[in-house]
Amino acid sequence: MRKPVRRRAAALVTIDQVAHRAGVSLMTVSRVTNGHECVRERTRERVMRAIRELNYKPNPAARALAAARADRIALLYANPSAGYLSELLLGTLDGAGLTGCQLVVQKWEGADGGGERARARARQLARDADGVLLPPPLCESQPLTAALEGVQVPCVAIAAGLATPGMSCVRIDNRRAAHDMTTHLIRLGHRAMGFIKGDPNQSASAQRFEGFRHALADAGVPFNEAWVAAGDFSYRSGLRAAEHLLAARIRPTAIFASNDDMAHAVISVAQRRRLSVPRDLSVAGFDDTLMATTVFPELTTVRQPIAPMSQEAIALLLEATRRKRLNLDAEPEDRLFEHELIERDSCAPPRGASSATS
Amino acid sequence: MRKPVRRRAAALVTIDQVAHRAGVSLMTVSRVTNGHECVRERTRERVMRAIRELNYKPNPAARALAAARADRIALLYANPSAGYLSELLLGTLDGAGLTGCQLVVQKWEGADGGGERARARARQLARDADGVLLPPPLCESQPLTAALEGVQVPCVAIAAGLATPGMSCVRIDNRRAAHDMTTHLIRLGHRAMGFIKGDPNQSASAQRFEGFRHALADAGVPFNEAWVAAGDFSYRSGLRAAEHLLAARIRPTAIFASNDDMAHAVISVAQRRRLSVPRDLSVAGFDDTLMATTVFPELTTVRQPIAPMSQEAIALLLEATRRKRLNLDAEPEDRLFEHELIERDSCAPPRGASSATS
DNA sequence: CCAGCGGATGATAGCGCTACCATACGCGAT
DNA sequence: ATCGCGTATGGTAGCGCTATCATCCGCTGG
Repeated sequence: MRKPVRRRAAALVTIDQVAHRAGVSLMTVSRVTNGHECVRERTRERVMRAIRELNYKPNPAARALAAARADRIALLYANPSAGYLSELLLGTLDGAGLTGCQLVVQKWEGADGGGERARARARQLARDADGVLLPPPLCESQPLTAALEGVQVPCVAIAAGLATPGMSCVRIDNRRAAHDMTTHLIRLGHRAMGFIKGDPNQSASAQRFEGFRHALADAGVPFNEAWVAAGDFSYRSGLRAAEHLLAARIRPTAIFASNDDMAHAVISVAQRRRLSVPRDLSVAGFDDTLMATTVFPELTTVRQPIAPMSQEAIALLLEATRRKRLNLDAEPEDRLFEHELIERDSCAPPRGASSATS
Repeated sequence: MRKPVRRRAAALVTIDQVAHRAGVSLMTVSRVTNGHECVRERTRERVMRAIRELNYKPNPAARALAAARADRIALLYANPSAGYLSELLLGTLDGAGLTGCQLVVQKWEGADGGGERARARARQLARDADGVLLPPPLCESQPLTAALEGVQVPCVAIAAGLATPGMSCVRIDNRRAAHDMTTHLIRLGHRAMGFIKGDPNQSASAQRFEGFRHALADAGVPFNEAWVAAGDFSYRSGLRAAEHLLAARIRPTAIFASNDDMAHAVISVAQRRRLSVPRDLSVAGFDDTLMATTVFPELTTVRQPIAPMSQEAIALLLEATRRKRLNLDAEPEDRLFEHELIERDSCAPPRGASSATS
């Protein structure tokens, strides 16, 4: 006969400890952590309290083993600015690590391939992952969302401009963020302000432009159509837009670009024209990607808290997949996060103006 | 009494099937897959064959559960070009997914913080991860490698210029790659060729420059010191270098930049000077990051197979951690991968030259 | 010839959790 | 009262693997 052996240092809290503390069986605890329904409200609360008190975290490996299934979520991307993609990757990776789920990253190309191809890909995706994270511009691609809906994969849109109907969404208030940045520029003393729009197919673009216009109106600063240029979030489009803006008869003293890539382009063009940033021209961006601190001067921009947003998106997705497994229907959520104005070196009061700080 | 219940569809190959086929106990199989030493060579081979024949893949969840430890590897980065970082992230994520290990990504800043701070961070890192992946420029940062050595964490350098002594390394032959690209440009008919160097602190820079010079020499094309500009892999440095090169009395007809970021900068400067790429100036990059296809015209560049390289690096790291656990010493490996010349639109024969294709 | 030893292999008990079934407990219908 | 039925909870057998110990075997030295 052999005496039993403890294999673990028992450092971690396990499900039976929680069960014991809550005075229930470990199955009940399992049901609670998995969101099963057949648990009385009072019991559930007792268990939840025990979980909190012991700071219990289910062991993902054990879960995966017992349930023969790991939580796998896919992050789709398309046509990304490298800066934005790495930001997103970093954020979701973090969030995935925290929840112990696995992240599968895939490029999604060919919303053009016709509905059939999209549907085939979506079917494959449904096999590979339990849920899908959709950053822009994918969250607003009709063929994709339709195909995904077709195969019943839960989705969460991340950083969309507006909540997509029928899909959970994690985002900031783009309109207000643009409003804040514009107001900041006005406070610095700017009156002649240029704006570069984003991709017209993304709702965030319109939101940001609206925020800009309203801030102008709110401050009584005249709006000049000639100082608005079209763009599509790409560096290249920013180049064109900046040339257009800086060739105007009366040049704006500040340019607010709808993302960092285009702001970068503005700086390039300005420097080529021997304009000093920020002395002769202030430049503001949006997103606070890695690039914002790579360029010189470093970009004043709006920061989206991508990491917390990703975490929330993942949590939402996990919740949705769970509900789906139990055949409960989930109604979409729309979570708003706070943006942050990051002041760096690319913005200053206009030449000869005394800054009018409030 | 209750009759036993099969819980799994038994779709996957498990360790006992392998054991049965090899005619050994499942423990022996486990020993083989974990690289333990006390297995006779003949037995090991029998087991390996069974593994191959059944295409057995150990279940990472079960492993993690039984061994009370998941394979966690850290990817450190610093001061990255966004393009390069996302490329790396995508590659390692892929590799990690394949081996079922977890990826922890951390920014490493402050090799400047003095040795003590670095050592403290390294200690923390040793707790968080079993091994560390070191992309450039970190793999050549003395304080870091020393600190890591101090806490005995296995490391693998990825995409370094030269093998770091005492550390495994996965890379391409930078010298040969640069040689190939230069030869390609010469074949197109270029004789006046500019070069932008990379960060002098990274061995890849010297390698690439050497490849450039030797290709010139091999083809009997004269080397002109005036057409070489310093850079540090950043877009900004590329801008400066390009201005310098394009302001020369006799302009080069082609510029080979040591990475894509700087090549991008060359294109920007060229366009600002009303030079058409590739008609008036050919531009070549290195790395084939996302950016290469984002700019216009798309970049002719050298592709490092980052994804396979990352996989190999992870495999090497996992092997090293295993050996470390068993107190075996591992000798560093140096794995070379094949690069690939990617021809896109930024290079063409020089004006008025009849291309001399071999 | 046998004790003693070390290397190779096997048997078994977990690892922490969930799937599956069993059980307990109302509560309205008969 | 009895039965049936549905809801809340418990018991237990795995999930696929590794740690630990037991066993077996061939060899050396006394």
